[in-house]
Amino acid sequence: MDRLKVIFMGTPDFAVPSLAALIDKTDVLCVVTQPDKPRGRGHKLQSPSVKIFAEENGLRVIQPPKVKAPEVVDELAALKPDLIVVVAFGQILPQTLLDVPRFGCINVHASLLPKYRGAAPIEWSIIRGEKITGVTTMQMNAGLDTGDMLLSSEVAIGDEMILPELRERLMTVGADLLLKTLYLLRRGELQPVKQNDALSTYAPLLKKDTGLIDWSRPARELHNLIRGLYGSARAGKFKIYRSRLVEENLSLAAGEIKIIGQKFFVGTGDGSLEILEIQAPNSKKLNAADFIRGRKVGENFWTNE
RNA sequence: CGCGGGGUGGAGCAGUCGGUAGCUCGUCGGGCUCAUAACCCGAAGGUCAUAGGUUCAAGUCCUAUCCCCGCAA
Repeated sequence: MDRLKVIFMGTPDFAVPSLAALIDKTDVLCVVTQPDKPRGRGHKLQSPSVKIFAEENGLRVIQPPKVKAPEVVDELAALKPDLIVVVAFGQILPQTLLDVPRFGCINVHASLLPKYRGAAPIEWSIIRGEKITGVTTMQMNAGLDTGDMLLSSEVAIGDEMILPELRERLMTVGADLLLKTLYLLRRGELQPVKQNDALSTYAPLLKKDTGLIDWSRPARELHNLIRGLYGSARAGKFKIYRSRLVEENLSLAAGEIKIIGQKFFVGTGDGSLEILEIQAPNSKKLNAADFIRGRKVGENFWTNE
């Protein structure tokens, strides 16, 4: 069999393993990714991970601000792809583009659909305390992650698993599942399954205040929030990266801090948390022992400084 | 030319109006204690990012360079 002719669309790190897999098993005609944007310190333009990887592999890259623009659709159609694969691309594809490839468009989504449709499924699955998540491939339609499901693969979320770990795992699993999906596609053995909309949930884009820590919430809930955001959870001016649930009863009021030896404990609405990694403004992330050293951690800590 | 913080013994920090460096922890040695998230005694360890400059004298002021980091996107 001839190799499939594929157009790949994706942007961040998460999409790279899938692209790598496609390079290995198909003919990648072109890679579509988001435009470079001025990020980071200073002013500097920063290229998406997918662009960097694609160029390293000698692939043609285009970065349309809007793929839905007719001229972009025409340009892609002219390549006569058999399939378009979309992984964390960040733009909505118009129906005119979905109709271009003879096998349509396949998306790799980091959740077990129909749960956690949307932009931030990995984060939300941890924040919500899920024990199991996974990756699903689907035949894209015009809706937001509403296409028919093709294959899925489960991944367990450990109690202490943090966002980067889960993301890493899912991107690898996603790439494998993509290849499996293409294999069955070629053999005509895929059996698309409609999503049960009644069971669907959404994983909306994370907002600024999603990570605000309210110490009156239960320790378990805060722990999940901290794990799921890894760095975007904030208490006062501090970012909290890692925590641990404390079994013993330390009798701390919500937000009250207790330093024992080199350990950093905080009370919550229900139970206590040990802070393992924390970051002060203008400073880098530190483990609790380093953080406490040379710093007065005491009364009104969260609100002062 | 987006805004801002910082580079001081292994780690995290302090160092006021310039006068040759200090704290906490760690490390090593010794001691005390039924015990400890405890304590006591002692020791090692710093060209204060780099290069110039001002000065009787600079970590501390000036200039340039390198590196790191936070915010905002």
